[in-house]
Amino acid sequence: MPASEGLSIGALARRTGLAVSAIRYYEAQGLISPWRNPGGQRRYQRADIRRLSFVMIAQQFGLTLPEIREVLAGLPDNRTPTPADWKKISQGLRAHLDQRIDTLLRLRDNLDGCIGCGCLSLPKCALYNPDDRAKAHGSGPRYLMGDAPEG
Amino acid sequence: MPASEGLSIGALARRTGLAVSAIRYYEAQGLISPWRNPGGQRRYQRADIRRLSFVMIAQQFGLTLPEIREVLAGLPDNRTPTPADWKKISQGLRAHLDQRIDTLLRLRDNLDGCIGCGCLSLPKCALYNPDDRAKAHGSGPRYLMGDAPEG
DNA sequence: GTAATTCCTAAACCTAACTTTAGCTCAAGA
DNA sequence: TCTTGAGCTAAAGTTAGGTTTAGGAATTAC
Repeated sequence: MPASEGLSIGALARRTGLAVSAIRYYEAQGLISPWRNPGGQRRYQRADIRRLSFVMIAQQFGLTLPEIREVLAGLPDNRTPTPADWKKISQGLRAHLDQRIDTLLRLRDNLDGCIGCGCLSLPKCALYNPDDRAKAHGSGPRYLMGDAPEG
Repeated sequence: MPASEGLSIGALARRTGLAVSAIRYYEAQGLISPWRNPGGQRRYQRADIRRLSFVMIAQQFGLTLPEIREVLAGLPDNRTPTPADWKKISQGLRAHLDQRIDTLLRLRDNLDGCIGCGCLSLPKCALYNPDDRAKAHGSGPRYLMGDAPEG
């Protein structure tokens, strides 16, 4: 057993499948907060395995790290989260997922319209919808189509 | 009217809503190929408006630029694409969209299972599925969970 | 007790998809 | 004609989400 109780970062990495560097990065982003042993090394609780697992799932669902941090803020910080706590924030994830699915379904309908007429007429297409944040990355403002009537 | 026929890059930018810099970038990525006027400036065809619109839509659907280039390769290069040509490649897009939607629906089912038991037990969750490439970016191997049984 | 691991920090590097900047040329209007 | 607005290229900067590297310090294994 280790000098001070708790998991080392390497052990946590093995348990979650994450790289050690990724775990440190998540800490820098405020997603996880280990304590330090007398020698200055990070020590984690067993509950942190679940916490990081949650992070990975949320990422699959397309949430950004800041968004995930928000969701995790719904957990109690004065005690180890219970299954009920996890259930609660997982339901928030579910809502997020539903929204993404709805968006894609709407895009699909719109695309069908475009395919139907063969004209690829943009104003009918989904791009007008400013709520569609399916666009993951890329920096700067890419304001979505003013018009492209093909004159 | 311009010295040599065709749209200037600025005009194309106005018609599509894209930034001039983005259009040049797409050219560097092989998504569009203007010709040059005697002064060395880019000139575009009207059909290029539609081409760029297609690029924007495909991006909304989550395709990367290399993937979009592949799809666009399905257009004829010896003549201006007809509505039928666009329809054909749009249907490829539709298949791609369907796949993304299926993936998310599957994720949702899995999440429901996790919420149901409240345990957030990872092996039951979606992350085991190596086909889920919903994960857009980030470099290097982030091998998805070996195990996290919370022992 | 010492060698081999593991961990630490800070800073640099990576990819995708662009934007910004610098310095210069082309084109269009009065 | 001359000025101003577009355009050109090449290179550097940006964001997200990490990884890699460098140079030490703490732990663990023998």
